[in-house]
Amino acid sequence: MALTRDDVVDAAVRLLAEVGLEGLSLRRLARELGVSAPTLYWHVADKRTLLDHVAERLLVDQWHVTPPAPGEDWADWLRERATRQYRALVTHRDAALVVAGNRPTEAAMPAVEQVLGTLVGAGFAPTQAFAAIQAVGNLVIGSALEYQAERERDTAVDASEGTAHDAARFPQHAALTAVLADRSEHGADHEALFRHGLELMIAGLRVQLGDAVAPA
Amino acid sequence: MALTRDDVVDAAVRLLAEVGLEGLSLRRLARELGVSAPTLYWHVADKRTLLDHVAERLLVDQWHVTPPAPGEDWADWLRERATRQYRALVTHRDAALVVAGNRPTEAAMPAVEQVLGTLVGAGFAPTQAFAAIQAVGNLVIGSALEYQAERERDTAVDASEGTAHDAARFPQHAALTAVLADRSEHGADHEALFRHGLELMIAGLRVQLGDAVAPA
DNA sequence: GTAGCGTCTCTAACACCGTTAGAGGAGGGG
DNA sequence: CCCCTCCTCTAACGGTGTTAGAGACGCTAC
Repeated sequence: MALTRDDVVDAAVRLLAEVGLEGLSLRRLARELGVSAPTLYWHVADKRTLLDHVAERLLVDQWHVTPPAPGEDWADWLRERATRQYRALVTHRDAALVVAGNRPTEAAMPAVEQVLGTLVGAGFAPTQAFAAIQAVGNLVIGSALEYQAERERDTAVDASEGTAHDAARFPQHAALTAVLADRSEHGADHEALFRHGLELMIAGLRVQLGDAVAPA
Repeated sequence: MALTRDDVVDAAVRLLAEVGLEGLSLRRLARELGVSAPTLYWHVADKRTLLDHVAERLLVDQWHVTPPAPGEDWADWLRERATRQYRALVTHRDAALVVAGNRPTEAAMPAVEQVLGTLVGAGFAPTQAFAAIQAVGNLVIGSALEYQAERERDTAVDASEGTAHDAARFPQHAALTAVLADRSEHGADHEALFRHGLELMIAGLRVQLGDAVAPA
């Protein structure tokens, strides 16, 4: 059976996980497929558009449009969606970089529509809902990107000097590291950090909606 | 006079503005400086570290540590800082990409310390302050990145088909575009969009501070 | 049966990339 | 005068994305 574009994209995703974005070359990909490099150009216009397809593949799970359960709080629903999206990025190597450079495709439309509708249904003005989606999306990609960049840096530098800074010059840092000391290793809870930011944003959305600041 | 590393970084910044990250090659940079390509390796270890220096140069204006004016609200101060940072990224071509892949340098420490101190002074716990900085930073870079990616896409695709979607299938979008119609062109107010997200986050911080200070 | 055609893959090559090896000129200090 | 350090050079290596163009396979039509 002849090669399919889906085969190419699949292999690209696998190879991306294995060697990262830097190591993902068309020649290497072709070798993986047992094919010569120019052959790929029959299936794909361009490396860039190949990466667009890869990005789409990485996010495709997110596009099962799942409306909120009846009676479910819009905030809970939104938090769940955003967290899923974050996880999808973070669990695939260099996914944030690939997705960031991506042209959005038609396929994402129903998902956006779904979120838009839910927020409007919750009482937001359409422009507010739109801005909220954008804001949450930007937070997600920024967080994922920063985490993955840091992760890659660490594996690259490996034995860098410890972060022994001058406690006198940077007292706030000193206080912080004391508090952070009893957490696990480097950037242990990147997801917790992301969720903290997400929580701030959701709280802001609640305020915007005019909800009583609920919990007491 | 012999070439300096600062000369190289300067030229790299200029060239980046001119041809973008894709077009920024060492050979091209060397030509710009009237020098052969391997010469650059005497001044700079690596292309990657060159980009680190470029990133630092791009952000250096942000590191004038300006404490809040006496009586100034911490939120106003924070908003101002974040907006400045966003502008610094957005006004330099591909700056978000360069900065995102960057190793943070020692030089950024005093600025972080300043923000940390201000937030703690306003009543946040150190870990809250830390998470807040991270969250705002991620929002800034995510927003800048997305905007610049979109901008580059537009110049690349130029005459794409209009966004004439099926209003029946996507009613929320239809309502939105109707509202958005009387704004100026494509992504007119990216900064307003960013500030909307920032405002949400600051509102969330306010809520958090209320909880922390006066747990009802 | 064979001519044609679309589908898929190939080899060869182009222009460019980051990077290394190693030679050499220019200037100052002993 | 010699040496040494700064700074720049040419030559080259192995890689990259991408194009040109030839050719093999299978189907369909005459």
